[in-house]
Formats: sequence, structure tokens, C-alpha cells
Amino acid sequence: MTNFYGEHSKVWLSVDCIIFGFDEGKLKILIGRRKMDPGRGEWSLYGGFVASDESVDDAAARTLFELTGLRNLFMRQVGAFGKVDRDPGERVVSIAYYALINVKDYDDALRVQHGLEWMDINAVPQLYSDHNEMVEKARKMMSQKLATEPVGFRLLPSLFTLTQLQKLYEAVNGEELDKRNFRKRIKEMDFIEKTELIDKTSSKRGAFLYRFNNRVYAHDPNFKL
Amino acid sequence: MTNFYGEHSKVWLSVDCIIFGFDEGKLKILIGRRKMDPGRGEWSLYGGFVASDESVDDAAARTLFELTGLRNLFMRQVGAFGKVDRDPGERVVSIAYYALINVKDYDDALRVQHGLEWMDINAVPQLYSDHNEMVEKARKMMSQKLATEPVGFRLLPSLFTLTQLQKLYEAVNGEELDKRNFRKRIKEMDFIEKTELIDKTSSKRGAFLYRFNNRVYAHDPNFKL
DNA sequence: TCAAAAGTGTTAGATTTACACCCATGA
DNA sequence: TCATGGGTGTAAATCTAACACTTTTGA
Repeated sequence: MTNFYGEHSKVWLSVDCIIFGFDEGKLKILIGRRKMDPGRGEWSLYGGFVASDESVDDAAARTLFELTGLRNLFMRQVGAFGKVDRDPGERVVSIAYYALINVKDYDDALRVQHGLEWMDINAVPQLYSDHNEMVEKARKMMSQKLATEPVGFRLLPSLFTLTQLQKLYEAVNGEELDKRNFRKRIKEMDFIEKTELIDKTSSKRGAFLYRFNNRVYAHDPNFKL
Repeated sequence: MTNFYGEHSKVWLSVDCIIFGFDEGKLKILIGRRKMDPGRGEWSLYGGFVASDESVDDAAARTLFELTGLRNLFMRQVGAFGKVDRDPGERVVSIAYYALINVKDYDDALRVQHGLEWMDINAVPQLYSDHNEMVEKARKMMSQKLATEPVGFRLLPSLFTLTQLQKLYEAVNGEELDKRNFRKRIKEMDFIEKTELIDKTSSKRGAFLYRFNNRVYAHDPNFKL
């Protein structure tokens, strides 16, 4: 049996994370300068290796936790990146994952400690190896996901204004939306609940805060934006 | 440098193929009985190992070629499947791919030689390891792809009737379509060209044969079904 | 008092859906 | 001549997109 497997060769497996955040009306990802060879000093996604006793998904979740201190993030696999020479040192195949985080939940000291920066998705520099490809694919999958499932909330505080939500969708889709049409559609979705709370940080008048009610959504999952 | 990688452990990497075909008005996939341990005798997807000198995509293309004798198949990655115990023997992570083939192009002797059978997608038995998960994910991705890009033609002969095309979409979506509405939409797509040829195999009157013109599509890629 | 963001409805146009009959042919 | 699959258009309903003004409040 070992013979059967043994005819073939093994590879190192890594995970790379595309961490999306929404801040200052812009969609951003976390990247940093590589601290190790090969590629030291180049801009890069944050990643890690898959250990022998953990699934690939678990490796991604662990890596995300190391980085953010957060568990139960919304996370999806982007795919396997397996060109022979993608890593200049050894044969390493990497599985990319994207995650959505609320920037305000994220301890900024952890960001600094890992030497990471929030980079506007539209101004991502050249990255190490094939990481730009990963980012592009993640971005497409993520915007497709946000258009068909109510997961955009993962990028916002648990209480948010409709203007924030609209700006988020505008940033993700790269196009402006009509305010009245947007709010009309939101009103049709019972799982986006208006609270009596008012946010006055962004206007003098103040705006009602809303929340996503997952229980209501589970009962009547009709989302379309 | 080797130290940096060496702290971690390597895994075997395999590819598994979900090969979609369309025949007798049904969407089918190719599966066979495993000829090796572990899992000998169980229904399984066809797969292979990734060699050290080939990319993961190349390994999938090679595996598909071994199996079908066909190159340049439409092929897309489904994703990485990496549970620790997914392979009872060793730690093997598998990257699944789906491919679309025209059953008529496929040499049936090759199918028999590999011990494979066409199985209706709605009657797939329990498969080895996590292969059912792969099939489900591939199916979703494939139907999404067919709804947004004109690749359904890859499942049909290069000349096809509109009824064939409609039956294909019905099989993929699992619901019937209105004949007049379907044909109205096809008529709007200039890259689906009517020929003067007539197919008389499926009716006495005969039906016009159509073809997909990729050049016209490249010029005006508006597809929606 | 004014600047800045919040909030609110209507209508025309476009798209989608439902639906039924005649045609051509070979057996 | 009849059974079988091929082929065609219209109208109602629904959905989408465009559009402008009033409100509230802190500075």
C-alpha cells in the first residue's frame, strides 16, 4: 500500500488568506511584507503551512485565528494554486481562503504585531508569487457571494446604518446604487431589522441602526441584491 | 531555507475528475469501481496523483487525457478536499476538477477499458471517501457556469438541434423550460448560428442544426439563460 | 441659517412569463 | 391518415430603473 502511494511524490501544503475588511467606505485586504525567504520583503498575503494532524480547512481557520484572534469568521475556500514554480524554494501547493471581518472587531495591535496593513482592494501592489491571482479570484467569489447571500453584514458592526450597508455594496460592486431603490429592497427583507437606536457619528440628524437577524433569515431565506 | 519548510510535513496530492456528459436526455458522470486499495471495489471518481514536475492543473489535464483520449476539454477546478482521514491509507489531499465532454466524441472502448460507467447525476450511488461531496460541489459550480457562460455546447455535438440544447438545460437545471421562450432567447444570441443542415434522427420532419460560433461570441459576449 | 446626511413614492420602460396551434414527414 | 416532434407570436404581469424634494440638527 505504501508502495502504491510511494511511487508518487509528496508536496508541502500551505494556506493563504485573503482577509477582507470594509473601512472608510473602501473594501480592503490585509497584506504585509514577507519576513522570510524566499521573497523576503515582498508584499504578500498572510499564510501558513498545513500540519499533518489538521484538515486544510482547519489550517486556514487556525491561521486566521493566529492573525486576528477571532474565531467563527466567515471563510470560504478560493481554490488550490499549484504551479510547479510558484514557490521559488520548494514545491509548495497553496490553498487560498478568503474571510470577511469587521475591522472594528480586529485588535489593531495584532495587525501591527504581524506587520500587516489594510490595502484598498483597488490599489493592491504586486504581491509575492501568485498571490495577486489569489486576490483576484477571491474578490470575484466574494462579490458573487455577497450578491446572493446575506453575508455582507460580516464586514460591518452588528449594528449598522443603511447608508453604511449601501456604501459597502457600492464598494464591492464598484458602482453606485440608487438610494431609494436600495432601501426599498432592504425593506422587503424581514431579516434586516430596524432598531430604535440611532447613530449620530456620521450625521447631525442621526440614522437608524439596523441588524441582521439570522433566525428570521433561516425561516425565510429570500435574499437578492 | 530547507529548515523553514522542513518544520512542516508533506502530503500526497491527487486529482479527482468529475466528468459530465449528456446522453439520452440525462446529465451523467463517469464513475467506476476502484481497482486498488484502500477502498477496492467501491464506486469512485477517476483520479490520479500529481507528479513533482507538473502543475496541479496539468495533472488534471493529463488524467483527463488518460481517461478520454481528449485534449482541450472544458475543465475547471472544483476545489481542494483536505480532511485528515479522507483517505484511509495515508494523508492525501485531493484537488477535484470537473470537465464537460461530448459523449459522442468519447471512444467507448476507452470507457470499458477503464471500467467506467455513465451514471445519471440523480442516481449517483455512495462513492468512495468524500467523492460524493466533490460531485455535489462540481454540480453546483457547473450549473452556475452553464447559466452564465455559453459552455453547454461542450456537452453536445458541434452541430445540435434546439431541442437538444433545451433538453440539456432542462437536465442541468432540473426543471422544464418553455419552448417558445427558450427559442426566443436563443434567437437573440448571434453566436448561436442556424445552419442549413437538418437532423432527421429524432423526428420525421427534421430539425435545423445549429452551431456555436466562438468568434462571434468573443465579439459580443452577451449570454444569459 | 445653512451645510450635510437621512429619509421617502411614483412612473415609464424593460423583462419575464404564460399560453395554443399549424407544419412536415414517414410509417 | 395519423402520430410525432418542429416551429412560431402576443399579451398580461412583474420587475427594474430613473428621478427630487423635505427633514433634522449641530456648528
